[in-house]
Amino acid sequence: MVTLADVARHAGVSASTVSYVLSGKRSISGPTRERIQHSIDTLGYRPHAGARALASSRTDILALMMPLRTGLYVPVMMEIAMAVTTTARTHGYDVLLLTGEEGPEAVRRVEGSAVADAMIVMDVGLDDPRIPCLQAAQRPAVLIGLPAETAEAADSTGLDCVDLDFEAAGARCVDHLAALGHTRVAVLGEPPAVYERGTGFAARTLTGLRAAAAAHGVGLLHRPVDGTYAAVAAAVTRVFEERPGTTALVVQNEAAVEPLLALLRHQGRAVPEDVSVVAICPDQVAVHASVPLTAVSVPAQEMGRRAVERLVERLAGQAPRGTELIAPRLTARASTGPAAPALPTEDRHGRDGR
Amino acid sequence: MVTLADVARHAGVSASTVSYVLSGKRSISGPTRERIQHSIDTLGYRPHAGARALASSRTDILALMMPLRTGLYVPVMMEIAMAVTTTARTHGYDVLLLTGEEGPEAVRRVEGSAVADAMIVMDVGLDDPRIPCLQAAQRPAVLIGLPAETAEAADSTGLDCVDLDFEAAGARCVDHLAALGHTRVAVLGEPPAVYERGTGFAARTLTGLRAAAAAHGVGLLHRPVDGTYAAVAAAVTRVFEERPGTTALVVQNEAAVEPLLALLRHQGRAVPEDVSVVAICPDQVAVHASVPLTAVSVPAQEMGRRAVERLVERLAGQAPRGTELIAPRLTARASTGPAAPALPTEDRHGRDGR
DNA sequence: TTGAAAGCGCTAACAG
DNA sequence: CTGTTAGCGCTTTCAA
Repeated sequence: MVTLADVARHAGVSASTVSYVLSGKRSISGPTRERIQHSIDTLGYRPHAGARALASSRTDILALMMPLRTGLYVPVMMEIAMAVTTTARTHGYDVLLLTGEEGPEAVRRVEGSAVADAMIVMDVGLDDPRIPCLQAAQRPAVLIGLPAETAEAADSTGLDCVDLDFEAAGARCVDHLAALGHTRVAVLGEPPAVYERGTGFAARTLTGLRAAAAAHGVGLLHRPVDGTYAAVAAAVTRVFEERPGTTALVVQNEAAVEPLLALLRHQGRAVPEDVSVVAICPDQVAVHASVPLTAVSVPAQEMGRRAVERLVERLAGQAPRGTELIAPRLTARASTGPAAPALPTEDRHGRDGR
Repeated sequence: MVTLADVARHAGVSASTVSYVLSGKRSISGPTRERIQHSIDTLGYRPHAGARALASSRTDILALMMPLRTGLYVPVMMEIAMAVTTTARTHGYDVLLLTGEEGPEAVRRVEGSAVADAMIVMDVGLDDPRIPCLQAAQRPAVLIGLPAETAEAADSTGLDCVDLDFEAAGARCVDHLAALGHTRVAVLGEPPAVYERGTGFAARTLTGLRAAAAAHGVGLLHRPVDGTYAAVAAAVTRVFEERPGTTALVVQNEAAVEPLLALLRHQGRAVPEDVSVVAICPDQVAVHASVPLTAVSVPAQEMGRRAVERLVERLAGQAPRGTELIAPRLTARASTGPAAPALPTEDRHGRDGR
């Protein structure tokens, strides 16, 4: 193994000089720096991560706590994880992947054993047992998601948060539909488990949806659904029975998107002529759906990237702690159109829905 | 920060004794060990990862290289990743997540900077640039997947591999269908990009499918498809035009599963009465599909687990290097049945396919 | 602009 | 069964 001492010897300088050309923490004369750089290259030197961590008490590692609980849409998690690792690398950090199963213990381990310089925590619930540990920890942490139902409450926890502004996202959906003349809207939400767990984003979306509905005089129905065909079918059927005049749907449940479109097609309800659909989902899902969906995109990449950037800022100097909400962006595609009266019943079956 | 020296002082012993109760590498008297353990607990001591890595040249970290290339089904990757981290933890290892984008450079970094003790490499292609680095590396590595089209060729690379026996998996599908009397089978495969990249598993599956088809006198058609409704519709339509007598489909493409079922329903082809469907996919996909699918399961968890276990064995002592193929398991569900003659054409549209 | 030297916290001979 | 001690490879004062 090539050590810093080897490089120093090869270049005819002291170890500290080599260390300083690597860190750039003091000025080195041109010739010396070149000679050293040359030695580094020819010897193929790489600093030993452990030794560096011990001497500098920095690991250049970020921990990513990613629980995979029921009802979560895996591809979004993955997209965030990838954005995190990619962004981390551009800042010279590696990413340690921790599953949620270890819970608070993982937080203590990272802290106590100095395994990572900072942590990113995903899927935080209201009464998440990791939160106290995080607050007690010396290392910076940023949550992806809010541990509370409002941004103000989140700020009061003293934690650092990054998330989509789901409240505004919900409002944008209703705004869009109201502008098209829809007055009766149904919401197909996340699976019940997600709401029960107290994961803030679902509740915040609902708040935004309801506020906008009230403002526009729109009637709103909300049904949590599991992402299966059967569950979607049951919910949608019930919605149209209870409110036959429903002309628009908002879906916040990636797994339910395709089942929903298949069902509407099967029922002979054309999208968007008979019913408009707005989704809250990643752009990729919206674009590749069997009907390109008007949607507020969940900016998974941006969330992962921002989380890392904030952590890097905090590690560098005194970045302010607080909650950062990403403004929602609604893109109109083929799934929404002007409100139309409900179809006559006899025309509703056996139609070609494509 | 609490150090080993602090614990030693508190317990009235030397540092090495504390170190040895932690590692268990030499016998300690009952009373002493208890006194030390007590000090550890009351002081809340945790060994410093960096210091330990420096002194022992072991990091207790496994690197996981997980490229996310086009055409890959994300949930499977994620399931493997989770199995890897979970299994790793039970053996005392943490997992460093590396994206494929860094390619061979990441391998060199792990190696040179002693960032991890070993690596797990996913989605390996035939001419993967990481392979030479891996072979040159001093640290053990295991690939999830084969870097070649046959297990023998993979073994000759001197690398350690874990994978599903896709060749046998393909054969099992045809065996099952042949036993039900099907003689004309079509295969909907992975996206073209996957085949072009030389990812071995798709080719190996095809080999197995063809061999079994030849053995049973079954006619086989193979079509790579992208996981979109349009692509699936085009492929299936063509299949039935070219081979009207086709009574069974094999799908090896998770993203195509639901589009396929929706399409068949829409075309009025009942599953399994008119057409049988066998999938090669994770159990979860098969079980939750709108028609529960007869399938050879892709044992994502087992693959991740075995990869870690082999690495741990290799790190411990002299475990043999080689290729480990997991035997496929086919589970019969609701999507396959006896072969039936093709439907009369006039009866094929507007039916309720559910 | 460079060097010398003292650790960082832990492990593992070596000695008793 | 336990203690002493010499590093592991790097960073960072302190001196020049």
